[in-house]
This record gives sequence, structure tokens and C-alpha cells, in this order.
Amino acid sequence: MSPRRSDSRGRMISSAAVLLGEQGAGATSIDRVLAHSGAPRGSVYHHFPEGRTQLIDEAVAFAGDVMADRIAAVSRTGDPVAAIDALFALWRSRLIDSGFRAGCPVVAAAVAADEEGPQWADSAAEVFTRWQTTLTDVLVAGGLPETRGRRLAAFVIGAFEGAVVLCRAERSPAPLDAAAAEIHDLLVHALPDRPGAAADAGEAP
Amino acid sequence: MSPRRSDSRGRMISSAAVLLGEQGAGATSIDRVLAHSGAPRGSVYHHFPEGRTQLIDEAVAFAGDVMADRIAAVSRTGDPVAAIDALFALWRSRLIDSGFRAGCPVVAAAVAADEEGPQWADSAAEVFTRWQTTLTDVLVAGGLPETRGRRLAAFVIGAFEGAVVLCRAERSPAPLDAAAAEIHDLLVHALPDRPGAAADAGEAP
DNA sequence: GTCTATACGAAGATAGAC
DNA sequence: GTCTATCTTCGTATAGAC
Repeated sequence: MSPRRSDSRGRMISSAAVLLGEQGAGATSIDRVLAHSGAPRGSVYHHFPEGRTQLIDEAVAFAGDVMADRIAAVSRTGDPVAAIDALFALWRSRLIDSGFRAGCPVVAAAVAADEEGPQWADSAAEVFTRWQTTLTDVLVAGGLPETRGRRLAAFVIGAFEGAVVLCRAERSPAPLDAAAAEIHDLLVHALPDRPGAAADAGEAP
Repeated sequence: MSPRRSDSRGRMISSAAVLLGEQGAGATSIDRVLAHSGAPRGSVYHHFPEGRTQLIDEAVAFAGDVMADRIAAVSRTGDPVAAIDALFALWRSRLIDSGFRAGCPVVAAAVAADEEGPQWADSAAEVFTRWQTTLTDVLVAGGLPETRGRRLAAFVIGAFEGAVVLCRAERSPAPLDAAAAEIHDLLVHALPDRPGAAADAGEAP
């Protein structure tokens, strides 16, 4: 509620999200989050009474917020195709700039959900659902029927997340590029005539 | 090389693959693999001189083989659309039958790759590449140009893996169904006239 | 190939002072 | 909010016998 000058709590959450994305939940230990964020050991359980489990939970929600903001930002033009192209381009840069280390914290938490952190799956699901809702709105606003918009939104998010996993493993942007291109074409054909987007040639990133 | 009567080694690898898929690399400890497989403690480092890291490595390769066999089996009809429909149907059942616990060991290893197991990313990449090659062959045999076939194969595998992650988090087959439907339609339009598949209505699973 | 025992380290969590 | 122990659990890995 009351933001501190040197926001240890926030920095820990942000660091946890990074570590989660780069190396998975196993590597997102309290020790490493502390080292990465520079936050003090002493206040860990003051900020996160439920310990590591809670920390990862909040990191997932945080990553969800960040990405949701980006989806919103990129959708302001009202053109769903441009918006989704931009999202792919954004992550292409992120992957390359990080030497293919950057990954999605939400996927990492979802995949690692077990008896140690059963709620991680729920946290991840919440985020995925939120993204799907946001994207669905964009697509429906673009002229797609509700049913198709929903289906397509889920598809795009799944394809995107899977492509990121493949890119990191292969250390190549190719899978993301493949997804971007296929989804671009798919959207162009699925959407009714978009105003000011008559010439589609060379629009894919 | 020489298969034993009570194949402890093989059972450990198989169990590791299951645990990896269900709960991620963090939960795939030697102890749990032992408990799950019923294999004896005493021979762990006899079978896996490099310990847990090697065990997980081999589990990834094993899971890769199993899935590659399935891709091959499902492609024998020569119809790429039917083959990919079948793959999605297969995993839909797997997810539901397991209460949405079953997951992909390869993705789990890829996401958890860090300094503890840097080679897991490479093992995963090898598997993904192998699947992509196999699928590319199927699509090219179906009449697609090499370039598009490659791109589409990477796309399909990424979309598939991402959808599985979403399904497990949301405990719902919806994301996989969305992917199956969208990809089915995409393939039908991308492929030249498929023999014996004139009527496409109701072919999606 | 399999056993027991044990060394060792990493990490989560708690207690109580400041 | 932060600090310094400290406790405890767990998991990897090794040693040496059978």
C-alpha cells in the first residue's frame, strides 16, 4: 500500500520474474532473488509472509500486468493485425537482446506447478485468461464475431508462448518468426476489410 | 546396450519423463524418480554416472523418441491434415485422462535449463528440431513447398506446445481445441487439393 | 547391479535483537 | 524494515561392502 523509497519488495518481485523467465522456478530461490535484486535478507518474510511460494505467485501476477499493459499499448491504433505484429516484434527483440535467455515467467510457473506451489498454476491461468480476454476484445473490436475472436485469442497466446519456448531452446528467432508470419496471414484473411490496410504486402515484421 | 530383465534404468527414464511433464524439473529429483519407478537406490550412479543431469537429459530424448514415433504412426495415411488432427486428439485425451496433469517433458526441461543443467536446452532443441524435420517431410509430401512446409511445421509444434501449457494451467481443453481448429483450417487452405478429402465439413476433432 | 551409510551443500523458514 | 544467527529438511553424490 505505502511505497517505500528503496522499494525492496518491488525489486524482489521484478527480479523473481526475470529469473523465472530465464531459468525457471527451480532457479528462482530466495537467495538468488536476493542476489539479483540487491534486496536485504532480513525483510524477506516481512514482505512475503508465505515465503518463496508467495514471491513467485506475485512475480507471475506482475509479469501478467506488464504484458497486459503492452497488449493495451500496442492495440491503441485499433488495428489487431498491427497490434499482434508489434507484440511478436517486441519479443523478437527481447529474445535476441538477451541472447535467448529471456523467457515467459508465467509459462515457467505453470510448468513447475507442483505440491510445492500448487497455486502457481492458478496464478498462471488467471494471467492467461486475462490476456485472452484483452486480446479477444481487440479482435472483436476489429470486426470478428465473439466466438471466433475468443478462439483466435487463445490460439494466438498459445502459439506465441510455445514459439518463445522453442526459440530459447534452439537459440534462434525462427520459430517466433514462423508464428508471426503464419498468424499475420491468418488474421489478414480472418478479419473483415481493415480501414487503411489495403496493401498487405510486406507488413509482417 | 544389453537390456536387463527388470529394466531399472529404462523405468527410471520413463518415470523421469512423466515427472518432468507433470511437475517440471524441480520436482524431478532422484528421490522422486526412485519412488515413482520403484527402482533401487543403489544403482543410480551405476546407470547414470553423471547423476540427475544425465537422467533428465535422457528423459528428454526418450520423450522425443516417443512423440516422434507417434508423429510417424499418425502420418502413415499420407494426409497431413488427418495426421495433425490425430496428434491434437491424442493429447486432448492425455490431458483429460490425467486431470490436466500430463505435460511435455521437453518443454519442462527447456524452460528449466540453467547452470545446473545447461545442456537441457540443447537436448530439448534437438528434439524440437527432429519433430520439425519429421513434420516438414509430412507437409512437403502433402504438396507444400519446402519453405512453407518448414515454417508451418515450426509453427504447428510451437502452437501445440503452447496450447498444452495453457490447458494445464487453466485445467481446460479449450486452448488445445482452439489450436486444433485453427490449424486444421489453416492446413486445409494451405495444402493443394488432398485426394479423398473433398468434403471438409466436420473433420476437426 | 544392488545395498547401506554418510558426507556435504543448498535452501526454506524461524527467532529475537535493533 | 532490517539484521544475524540457527534450525531443519531435502537432495546430490560418494564410499565401500555384497
